[in-house]
Amino acid sequence: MFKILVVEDDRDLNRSVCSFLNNNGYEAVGSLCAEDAYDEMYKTTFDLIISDVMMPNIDGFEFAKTVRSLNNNIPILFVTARDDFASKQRGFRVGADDYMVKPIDLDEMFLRIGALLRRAKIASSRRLEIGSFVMDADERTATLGGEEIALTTREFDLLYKLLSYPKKTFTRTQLMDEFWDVDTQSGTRTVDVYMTKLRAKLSGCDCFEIVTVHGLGYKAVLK
Amino acid sequence: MFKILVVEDDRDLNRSVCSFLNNNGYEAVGSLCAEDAYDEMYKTTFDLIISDVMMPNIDGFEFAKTVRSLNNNIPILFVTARDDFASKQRGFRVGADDYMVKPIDLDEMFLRIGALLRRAKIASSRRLEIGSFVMDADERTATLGGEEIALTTREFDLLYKLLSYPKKTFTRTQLMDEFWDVDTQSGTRTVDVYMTKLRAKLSGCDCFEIVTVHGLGYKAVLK
DNA sequence: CAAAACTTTAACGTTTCCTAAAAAAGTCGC
DNA sequence: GCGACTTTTTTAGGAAACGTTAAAGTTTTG
Repeated sequence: MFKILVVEDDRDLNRSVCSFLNNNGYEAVGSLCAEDAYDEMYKTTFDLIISDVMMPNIDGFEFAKTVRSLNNNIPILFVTARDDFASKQRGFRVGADDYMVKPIDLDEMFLRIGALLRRAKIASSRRLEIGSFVMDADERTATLGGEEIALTTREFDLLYKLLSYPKKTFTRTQLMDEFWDVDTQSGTRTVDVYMTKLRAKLSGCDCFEIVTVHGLGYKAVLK
Repeated sequence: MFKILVVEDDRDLNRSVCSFLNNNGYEAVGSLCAEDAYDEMYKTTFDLIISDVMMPNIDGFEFAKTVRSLNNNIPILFVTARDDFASKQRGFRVGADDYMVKPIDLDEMFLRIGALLRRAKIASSRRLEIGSFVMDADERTATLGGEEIALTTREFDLLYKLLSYPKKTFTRTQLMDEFWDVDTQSGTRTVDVYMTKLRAKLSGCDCFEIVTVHGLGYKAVLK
């Protein structure tokens, strides 16, 4: 689930954007001003920020500038009522990734969010298709040529992660940090057992392969 | 200098976009159809693609799809006369990063190109390219002309370090301090063994060379 | 509450990798 | 050109990492 921070001082617009996003597979949190947004960001790590430009006290430009100084990577989508060049120019200069003019077309915003997340190397699709192998994160199902392959939660999470970033190597610790309780006592070798199980269950799949990176961890390689 | 490929069948628009970009710090090449674009891409590596959607024979969607299957990273900016949702949706689905509706505001296009390049650069910052030799720190892979060269973790780390600072000499101690445990018992001669192995594995690569600095250590020299 | 499903540990065999050592080749100063 | 020193290459034993299995522990389900 991808977390989106919506910074917009217009209560109604804020609410409608958030509920739209929440109804479309994202987890949106609204802030009415930059100060609140900072607080939210302190509590949670967001995957994307949608920010109004004109806001009381700290405007969108200042807000984005501060965010950028802390996180160079998070995508920022500006929303503004003004359609003047100078404003856009300033927006992009402080590190915006996209810029939409009010009135907002929510469907288009949805598409742009998808593109931004993809570009930020955060897979935004809830569905994964590799040849005849399909994984659906909402249904939590995996099928190979139409036949369902039963995967446990752990197995599913691990495989989905690996396949979301093909060829990228993950250490056992990285994987456990993401899918196990923070205070788990389990040893990292547990991951190995899952890799064995996954390889066994996917022995009939020749679209990809789970490859061991000796001394580091595992990765999925498509072929 | 960033290279931009402009795919647009309207001769006048193509020319005006290209000359605008060329006057603004980019190196733009125009193609009048997808077929020509493929040829251009075969000759040159581009940093960004601007593509019209409606074109004779192969349309922008098909073109983008093919490009994406070959290069998952290059930013694609779609330009279209149609401002309907279905069209935008299709554009983003085939992997577009941004979408502009004609008539094009060249100044805004300039800003959007800047944002796309900035983001693409962030996303690919853990990559090293020396001629036909490519190292990817995320994938932990090294390829020479597309062929993968299997490197162990140590080998990879050492080579990546050397190539990150070409011509800079590293002493054995410097290298061991960085990649070996602080309390390792291994002798510094061990590094020599790795240099031998690396030279053997990279014997087919004439883009660079691992040079011994007698009495000091090693360095990578590009050629 | 018992059975089933899932998770984890532990053990052992296998593979891969690392590095000391030693010999061969190269470099440097005289 | 010679001796002293450094570097290259090869080898082989040992260490570390990995794969697999079975069984114990845990949670979920009926």
